[in-house]
Amino acid sequence: MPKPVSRKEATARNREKLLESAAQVIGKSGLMGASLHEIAAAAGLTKGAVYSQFDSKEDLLIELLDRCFQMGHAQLLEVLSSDAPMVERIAELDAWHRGEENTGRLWANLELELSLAASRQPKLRRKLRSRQRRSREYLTQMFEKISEGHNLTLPLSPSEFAVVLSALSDGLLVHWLNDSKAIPENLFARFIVATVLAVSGNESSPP
Amino acid sequence: MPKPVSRKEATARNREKLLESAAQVIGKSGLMGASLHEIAAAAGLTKGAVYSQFDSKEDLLIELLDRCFQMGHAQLLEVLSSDAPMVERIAELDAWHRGEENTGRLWANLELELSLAASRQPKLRRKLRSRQRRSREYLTQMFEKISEGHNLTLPLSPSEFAVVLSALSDGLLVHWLNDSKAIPENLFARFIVATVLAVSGNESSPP
DNA sequence: GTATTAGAATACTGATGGGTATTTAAAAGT
DNA sequence: ACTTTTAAATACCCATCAGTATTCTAATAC
Repeated sequence: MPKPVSRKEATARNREKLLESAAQVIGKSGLMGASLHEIAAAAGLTKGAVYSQFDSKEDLLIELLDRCFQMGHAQLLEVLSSDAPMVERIAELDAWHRGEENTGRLWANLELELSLAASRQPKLRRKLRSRQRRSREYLTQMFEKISEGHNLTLPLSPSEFAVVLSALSDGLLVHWLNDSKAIPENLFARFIVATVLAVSGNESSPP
Repeated sequence: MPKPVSRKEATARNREKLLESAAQVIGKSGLMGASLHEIAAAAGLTKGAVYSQFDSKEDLLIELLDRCFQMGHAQLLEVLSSDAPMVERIAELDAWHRGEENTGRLWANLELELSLAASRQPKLRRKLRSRQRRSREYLTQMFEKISEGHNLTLPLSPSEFAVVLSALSDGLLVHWLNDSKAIPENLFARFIVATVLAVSGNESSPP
């Protein structure tokens, strides 16, 4: 691979590396437990690099949160925009988090850690709110489509279902984090099938 | 009120005060953000009192977690053991967390904070696991009763419903913490009605 | 080729916080 | 009354960490 020559490329790469290792380290050691030294070291750099790229630790966190939830949102979009059997797509989404004990656990931890931190840091909070609202918005639209398409009155309004689903997803993460055996395989997907899709008619092609 | 005279009473009171203020301070400032000094000061005591009552900060946390989830469990029991209309009981449970911005928010924060900390501290983790399992156990029994009593096949097994409910409860907390307006009033209760009780026949007396 | 400059390393500071050692004070035991 | 015991206060220690000031280095500009 061509090593970066230009200065711009190099600094951009460093910024990237810092954000990545921040995600790693925070996922492992927690938000307050992760020192800038540790983060920088994990990226093969020093604290100097951090302060050359970000104004403060909080600034780093804000950008990290942005990316973290952006990724979640992107996954959601992928699911919603696909024409493939919804059930399978959701199962995929569900399975992603448990990716081989490493990535999944780290991201789950990171997401919760950031959520919690946001409840105390106004800047983070605003970012988080807008991201989550956008995700719920998309979910709402999906449920609207479903309910309109089938001319059904769902037991909860589309926007309410959106809240329930995103909350359930996060809640399962919390529990899974400390007791992964307690969450049955594919529970999230099967729950959706049972409550939403079942009501609105089975979308998967019959055998 | 009769001031405590005996030494035993006095120390017991202090221990109590420390645990209470720990809940307060941690709910406000976060787990790592809450110093022992701050906690002790909030109880009108000093760090010396803390180390006289607990071996370490972690020990204090373990006992706090124990009480925190014990309280949750007690509430759950109260709901389950009551013969009153289930729906109303659940609504009460749902409403408790939002008690006037103060208590509710603090306890929600504390619960999540402890969950997250548990994912990194084995001792805490064990405690948390056993408590949560017990709660799920009770929920499972409730669903078993419902499904047996009505001779219905629920879309998910009783134990799966138990997981979904406790996860949803926690997930709603996470979202509510950062965007309280986004969680519609009584959503939790209405969700249960829509998915579980509706299926198993309306338990509230008809008008 | 030299000067400039910006990104990153190094060295340092100040404050904080968990934990410990020591002291104080007062209740309990005799 | 006195001694003993123990909870809690005080004072101290040391490690850590965010943030800063300075130095170094190498790519860009001239």
